[in-house]
Amino acid sequence: MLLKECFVSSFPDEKGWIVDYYGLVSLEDTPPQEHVPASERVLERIGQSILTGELLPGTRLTETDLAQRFGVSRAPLREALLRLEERQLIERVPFSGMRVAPLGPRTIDELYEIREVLEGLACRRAATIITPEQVEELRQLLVRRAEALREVRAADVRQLPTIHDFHKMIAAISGNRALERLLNGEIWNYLRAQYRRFARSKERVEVGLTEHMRIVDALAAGDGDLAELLMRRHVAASRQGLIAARARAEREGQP
Amino acid sequence: MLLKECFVSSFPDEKGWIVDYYGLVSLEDTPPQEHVPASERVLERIGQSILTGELLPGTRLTETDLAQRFGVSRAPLREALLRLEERQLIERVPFSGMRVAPLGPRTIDELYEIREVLEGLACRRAATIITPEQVEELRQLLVRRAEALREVRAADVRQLPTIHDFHKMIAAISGNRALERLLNGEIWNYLRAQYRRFARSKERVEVGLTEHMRIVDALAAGDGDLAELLMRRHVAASRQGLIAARARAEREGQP
DNA sequence: CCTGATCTGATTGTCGACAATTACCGAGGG
DNA sequence: CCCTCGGTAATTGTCGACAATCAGATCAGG
Repeated sequence: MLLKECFVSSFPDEKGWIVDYYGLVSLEDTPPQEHVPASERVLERIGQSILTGELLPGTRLTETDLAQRFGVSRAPLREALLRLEERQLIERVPFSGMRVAPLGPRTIDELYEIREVLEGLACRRAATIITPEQVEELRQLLVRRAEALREVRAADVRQLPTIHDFHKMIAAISGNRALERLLNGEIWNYLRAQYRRFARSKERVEVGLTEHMRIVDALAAGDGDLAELLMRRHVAASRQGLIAARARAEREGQP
Repeated sequence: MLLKECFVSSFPDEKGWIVDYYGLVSLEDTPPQEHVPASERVLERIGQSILTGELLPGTRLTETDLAQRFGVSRAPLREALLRLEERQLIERVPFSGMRVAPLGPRTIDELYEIREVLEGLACRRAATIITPEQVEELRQLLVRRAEALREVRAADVRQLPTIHDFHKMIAAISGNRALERLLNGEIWNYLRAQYRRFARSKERVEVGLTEHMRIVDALAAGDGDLAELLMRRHVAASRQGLIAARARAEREGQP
């Protein structure tokens, strides 16, 4: 969807900067919200823009400019950028400003490797303490997912929301709150967004769904080792898919 | 050293706040430094204070007050606090201000569990790509450590710096930069500082040293599985030590 | 004496302006 | 023609003040 336009309309310049986010990032469309601080609204907006690909990796961000666009002062905007920097969605280039963190094949691979062990850990833990109600809840999630999948045409499969909920719920069930926080970190959403844009196909989503079911079965059986193994394979499969798709896109779409 | 004074001089009030950081946090003692931004200096200073225990978990932090203490305006100070919040060293209590993140036994346990798999992963990776030079470097590190340990009296063992370097180097060798960044996150230093203050004994440090040697042996042999296993055990042993010591301190020292 | 509303003080959120520093660009020299 | 050296504009870092919000205290009423 956005992918092609983005790649066509915004080229990195000779130094790797992408400058024309103009027109993508715009004023808040929810201006008269209740009392959420402006900094939070801006944070949310920019974060979303990065996740959805509105703001491409490599895009340069300047405080003054963004502040004007959002109609806020630089203080809250700065706060948002700082937070995003700490979350590794934005990176500071010394003496050059900030840019949306470039997420190249290597970083993607590294992140997936980490996610593999973390989600594996969550699964192993969850298996030992999951309740029947929680198992049922996970199953419901997958049923709804299957229904949504049946109704969607192959071309529209990218529109489907990610199955964020599933992983999120397992992290919560694991009972390790620090782990849950870590797995809810925005960097993983960034990764998921990349996956969705590049690598998602209807077949892969269907295969993924059965993988999810197997995982729930293992959890229900209280088999931590199996649950961990299956989850790790599941994550590894996504990794392979994304890496391959990225490499393909790299070859075809861009120099 | 500081431990006792802290516990004696600053009690949590009825709401769990500790208010008297007064006298501990003070002006920068490195004022005429080169051109590092004030925000960075403040960040460094507060971060250190938290790690060393100068600022105890639960201590309330107010922007105005800290700004005056450091002789800077609220802007750079705010930046520092925001960063620390994103790094989970400080937490925001809605409508109540900020406080140094309380690191209770449960959180400690959770963090160790995560560190176990992450450091295990780093070891597994490192074993496959480590060079002889790097092996030698690690060995040197341990030799120096052993020397330092021999010269120190049991009572002073807490003064010994943590063996941060060792773990850091393995993370670097692993070649996974995202993992390296994650393992260099300040939260782990926080954990280490806690360990050092509560649980460190000369025996434990000695045992830890031999554990480290075994890990290097496994790395040198290119045995990723063994290296991972040994590292996980090593981390688990620290975990046990800290949990036990914390529980003991909890029982004796505080209500 | 306890409960609830109002007021006050304290603290955070936001703003515009200024200072400091750096990158970019053009001029001059090799 | 390329390289080096300032000057300039842009951008970030910092400040003090103001506005908005909330916690705690005070006081009236039950």
